[in-house]
Amino acid sequence: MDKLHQALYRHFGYSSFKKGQEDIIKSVIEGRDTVAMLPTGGGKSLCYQLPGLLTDGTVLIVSPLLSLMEDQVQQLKMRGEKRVAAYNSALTYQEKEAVLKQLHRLKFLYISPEALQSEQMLKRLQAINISFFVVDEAHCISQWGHDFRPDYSKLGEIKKQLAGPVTLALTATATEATLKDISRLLGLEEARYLIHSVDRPNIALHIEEVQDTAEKTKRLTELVRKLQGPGLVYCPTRKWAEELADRITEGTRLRTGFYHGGMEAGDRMLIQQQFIRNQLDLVCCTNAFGMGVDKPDVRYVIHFNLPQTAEAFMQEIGRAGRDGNRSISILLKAPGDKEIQEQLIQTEALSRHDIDFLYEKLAGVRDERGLKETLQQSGLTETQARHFAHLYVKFRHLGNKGREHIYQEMDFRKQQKLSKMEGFAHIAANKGCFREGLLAYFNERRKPRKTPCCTHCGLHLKDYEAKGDHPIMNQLTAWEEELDMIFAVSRDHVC
DNA sequence: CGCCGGCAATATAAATTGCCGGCGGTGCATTATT
Repeated sequence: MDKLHQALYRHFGYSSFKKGQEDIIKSVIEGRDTVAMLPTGGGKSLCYQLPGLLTDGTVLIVSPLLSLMEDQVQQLKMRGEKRVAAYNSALTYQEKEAVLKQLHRLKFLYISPEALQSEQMLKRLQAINISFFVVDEAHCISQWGHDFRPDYSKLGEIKKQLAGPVTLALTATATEATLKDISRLLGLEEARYLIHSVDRPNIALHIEEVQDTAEKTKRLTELVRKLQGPGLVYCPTRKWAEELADRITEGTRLRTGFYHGGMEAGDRMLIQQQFIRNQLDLVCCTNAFGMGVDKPDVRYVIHFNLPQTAEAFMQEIGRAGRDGNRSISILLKAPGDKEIQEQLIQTEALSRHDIDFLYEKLAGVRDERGLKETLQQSGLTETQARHFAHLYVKFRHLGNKGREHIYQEMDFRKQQKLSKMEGFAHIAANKGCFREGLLAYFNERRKPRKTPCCTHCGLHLKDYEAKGDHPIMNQLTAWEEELDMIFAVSRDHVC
């Protein structure tokens, strides 16, 4: 047994690596910047945790969600690793101070891209030894960094200011263009790429076309009644998520919840926990649901509408069948599906006219606060204001030329989003193999045909139907899981 | 674009119709005021 395997066994109790893990770990230990793609549930956190334990210094991990950081900190603590903390707005002033004081003693520090912008934090980080700079869910850099969460696009600058530690970008879903974007924004010119297929062969891909929304709703109820759960239904809006959950509750005996970003944090947590513990058969949700939901036995994912991109689609169906067992993705299509998505994209982008108007209002405004206030008073959405502010700060020193840059950048982002959306619509409309189309989008050639593959290659929905009274089965499972959890906890305490 | 809530008009009193305007997804972080 080599050193790495010994360490794996000693620290984590595993005797072998999952596919792809070892190459990633070796790469970062050798000091190479690495961009890695591992399938959902492929054990990404181990890829920086093990090297972290074998190297002096602190691992800095950028994470997109507070709840994700919380989970990771808990898990490490359960394993007996005390030198771990998260730094974000969920902390009180005192807690933040405590983390800053202890920084040099930490093995793992989880942080949001926003919190990483803090001067104070940056200064403290510059004073300690950082072993690895890790960006978890790195597709967020490309997906959110340009407009929604611009601090994601500043990570490259932060990395530079930290004297360029060895960097690891981890994701499960990215096209070649997205990987390039990640490298560019993080400044990883010499990076090694360790890419795993996005394909999930145990998830069958089904598409159904119906006439209109009414028929869709009816069909959805039929499907969830028959299918073996638990399952997820991705909905286009918050309202639809709630509405469909109501309809399903009325029309079936299934225990149904809904989940979206407009809910209280406590309610969101509750639904997620109930789903994980099999106290719910299905959840109707928006794209807010999923990141960090580590449930192995999701049997189906239904899309009530076209998702905005093929990447989003892969991410969302990827929440099914993590246990490797037979699962299904069902896409419900109807004419006019694109309109909601298209409009979301259209209304978010600012026109030349809007930008000129903002420039007029901003004449004479000097400081950061004035900028924010002015934008707030201009009737922009929060996202629009942030996107514009980001570009304005970046280009304002160029005067009128800077304004041209902003026109172009706004338009470019809009066009890119529209074309990604069209791209997926096109793949879904194709009469050939759906999987082949999807994989081609990710620059992959489809592997030898496995049945069942997709609607166009032949598949039987009957194979995915529930047998018997599964709600009772689920309660039993919940019981067993709870027992398992109790044992897992006590085991960890002993070790 | 398509949907929904709010409001006025209708036509005669409780409820429908129709028009207008706004909104729609993703999450960090809120350091200033009742």
